[in-house]
Amino acid sequence: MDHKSIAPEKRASIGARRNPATEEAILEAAEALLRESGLAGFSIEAVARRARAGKPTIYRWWPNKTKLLLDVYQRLKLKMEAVDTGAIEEDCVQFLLGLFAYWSAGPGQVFRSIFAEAQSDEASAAALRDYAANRRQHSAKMFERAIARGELRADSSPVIAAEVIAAFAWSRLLTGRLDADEADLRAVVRQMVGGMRA
Amino acid sequence: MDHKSIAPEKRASIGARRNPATEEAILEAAEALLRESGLAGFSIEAVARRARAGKPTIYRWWPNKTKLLLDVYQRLKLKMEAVDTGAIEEDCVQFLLGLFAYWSAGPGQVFRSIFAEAQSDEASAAALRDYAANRRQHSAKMFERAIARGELRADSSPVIAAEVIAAFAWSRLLTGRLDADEADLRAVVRQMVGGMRA
Amino acid sequence: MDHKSIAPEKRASIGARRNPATEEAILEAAEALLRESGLAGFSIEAVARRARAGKPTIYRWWPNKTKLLLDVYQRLKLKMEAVDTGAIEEDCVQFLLGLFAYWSAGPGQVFRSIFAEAQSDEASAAALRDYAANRRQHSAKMFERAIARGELRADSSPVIAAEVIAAFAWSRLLTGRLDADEADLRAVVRQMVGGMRA
Amino acid sequence: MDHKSIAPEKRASIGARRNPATEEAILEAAEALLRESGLAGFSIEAVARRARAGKPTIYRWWPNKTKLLLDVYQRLKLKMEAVDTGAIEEDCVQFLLGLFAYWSAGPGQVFRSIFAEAQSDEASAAALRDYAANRRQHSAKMFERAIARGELRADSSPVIAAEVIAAFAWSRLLTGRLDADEADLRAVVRQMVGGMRA
DNA sequence: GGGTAATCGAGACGGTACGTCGTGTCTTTCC
DNA sequence: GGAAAGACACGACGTACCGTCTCGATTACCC
Repeated sequence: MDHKSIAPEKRASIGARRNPATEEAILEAAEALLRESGLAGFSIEAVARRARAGKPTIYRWWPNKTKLLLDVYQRLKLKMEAVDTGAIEEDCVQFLLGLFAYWSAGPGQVFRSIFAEAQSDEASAAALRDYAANRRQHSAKMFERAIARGELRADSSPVIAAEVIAAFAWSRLLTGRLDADEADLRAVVRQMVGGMRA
Repeated sequence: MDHKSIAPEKRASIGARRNPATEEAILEAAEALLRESGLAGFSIEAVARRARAGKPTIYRWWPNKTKLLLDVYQRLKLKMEAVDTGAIEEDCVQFLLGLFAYWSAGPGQVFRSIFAEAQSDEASAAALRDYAANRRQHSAKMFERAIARGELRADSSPVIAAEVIAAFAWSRLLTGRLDADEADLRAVVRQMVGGMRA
Repeated sequence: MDHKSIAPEKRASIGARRNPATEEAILEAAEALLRESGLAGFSIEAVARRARAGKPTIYRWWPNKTKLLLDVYQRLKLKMEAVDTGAIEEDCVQFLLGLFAYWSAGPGQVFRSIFAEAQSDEASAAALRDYAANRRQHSAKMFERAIARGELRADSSPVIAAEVIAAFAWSRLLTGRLDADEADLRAVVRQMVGGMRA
Repeated sequence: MDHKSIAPEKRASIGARRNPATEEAILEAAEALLRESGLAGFSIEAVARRARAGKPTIYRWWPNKTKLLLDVYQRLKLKMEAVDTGAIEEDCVQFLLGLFAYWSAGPGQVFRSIFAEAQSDEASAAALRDYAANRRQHSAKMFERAIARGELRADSSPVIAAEVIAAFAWSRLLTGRLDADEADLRAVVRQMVGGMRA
């Protein structure tokens, strides 16, 4: 099962410093396991086996499973770009479509695992909170632009809007309902941003 | 609600049928463990120990951890009633305040655990989906009443509104941010329902 | 696996007294299980299943597993007949060949189980000792006849000879080496009885 | 022989190789349990508890209960030396006397357990067969020496003689009759080796 | 001939042990 | 001093039996 794509080459020490190839192999293996079997298949033993690494090597650099999970996610999360179509409703729909497509391709499983972990591990929860706040700031820009061009009311809150749209996306991810078509999303978005219109 | 830490009395078989006292003791123990230490402390062994039950007795009635989890939650959720203040915004705010208070009192930890479990177990995910759809139908009624009395536009969707407000509540629960004050919630609600106003 | 030959008919109570059909079915099932899978497959649960009996019914009549084992053995052990060819060596060879064939057909497994049980249960050990002494007296007759006809020395001991030949047979049974051919046995017998010759 | 009831000190790993202290503690605990309560009290769980070892540690080195049992016995039997009095009959008597005394001191209980185990577990049976064959080769030397010095006939078989004498000893052990006096044993031996005399 | 009493199958119960898996720590050997 | 290797104590997993229990039903016996 997990012998599908084991790192073939064996990496020895490269002296008294961290071997980047090892770090890379470990993160790669961890991500692959998460994508393939989710949090259930994600164990330090399995990662070590697949990355041809020793368990202590993993524990040297990541104090526990959760930290490794978070690092896997860090590597992943810098891809999504905000769109700017000039119309806020269209921006939101494209944002959701892009996000759902991105998640469906694999990273969604990793993100789900972070959520799962965060429910019992406070460090993960804090990391997730930080990340979410950060993303909120980022996608709030979409609404700020719409306010600036007079499409949305000046007294509406970009941050609240960003939170609500993120919450909606998460709820779909976490309940395994990423297969929404554009029309559905458009209906949701229209209702969500309707109250902000100038 | 009196938390005797370990079930003291010993329960024998009451014949060739399920012993309700045993079922009760197991659910009680499971709930207590979840409230106290979350999903991490929730193991079949621990439940058995605390309920003074044999492991096989648990496995006889609950095929896996998740089913037990769901049963614990089912047993819990008989409280929440929809409010009807006559103003949709007020309804939503009271709904969220009530929900957050309810979750904060303990059940939130159980619900979080179900979400965590659902991220790697498809059966749990399906159960969670069913439950969520059910709740959605239920809280959609709040918006239907507002449409009926002409407060909200006739072409707005109660189900979408219910999903969005639930998604928001979940996102706060799952990221450990249930400590919102009324003003914050009111701002969020105003923006969420603004687009539905007649 | 064990549904091979379950007692088909269901036996109800026949009033306030022991049902002989039940006792018979239980002993039958126990023996069959022992023959098929040895002591490992011999569990009260399995016996009850196979005999279509309730566990308490078994425990009512046999205080524990060992007693049931002994009863199974009691039913079995009255079959072997001594041969008399007129030549002691031939008698012994035929005795061993017959015994090995008899054991190989099934009863050997039951006997082995008694030996196993006797190593940790003193009651079984005592029963086994009694039985062995009895058998010794019985097969000593073979040597007495040989002494009587002058084939063996008058000062040789039939009981010792019986013990030695039984010990040899047991050692083969208990180490699973019943597949000896006649020539091998003859060599052993010749050496065993050689010292007794007139 | 000082029986500290539970190994007090905790043993960690000593690197990627077997820890002899752990092995020792496990064998020690296993032996103690066998001596105290026989096969009935001998469970992997109990051994692990007493030796302060993890169950997986035991299973890592001993694939099953039986192998552990055999190793306990191996560790025990470093005493018995073949005697060489120059007379085969005396050799045999001393051999049996020594063996019975040795067994009576404790190891007999262990060996009985091995026999019990071998009656339902084929792996144990095979191990026991191997061990027995080995011992047979070893004690056959006693007879080879006697043949060499012309005391026994050249065409007699040392291996058969070794098997027969071992079988006799086993039968006494397994039926709990180790309390034979020298005269009895001498009578048995005389009859057993009589047929081999030159 | 109706009540009582012991029997029967059935199967749930609290336990103990099984053998496997994963966690996070530890140490040695090689580079 | 980093890295692979893998042993270690621990504890949860899900399963099998143990011996005890309580039921509801089925008779025979006694009054």
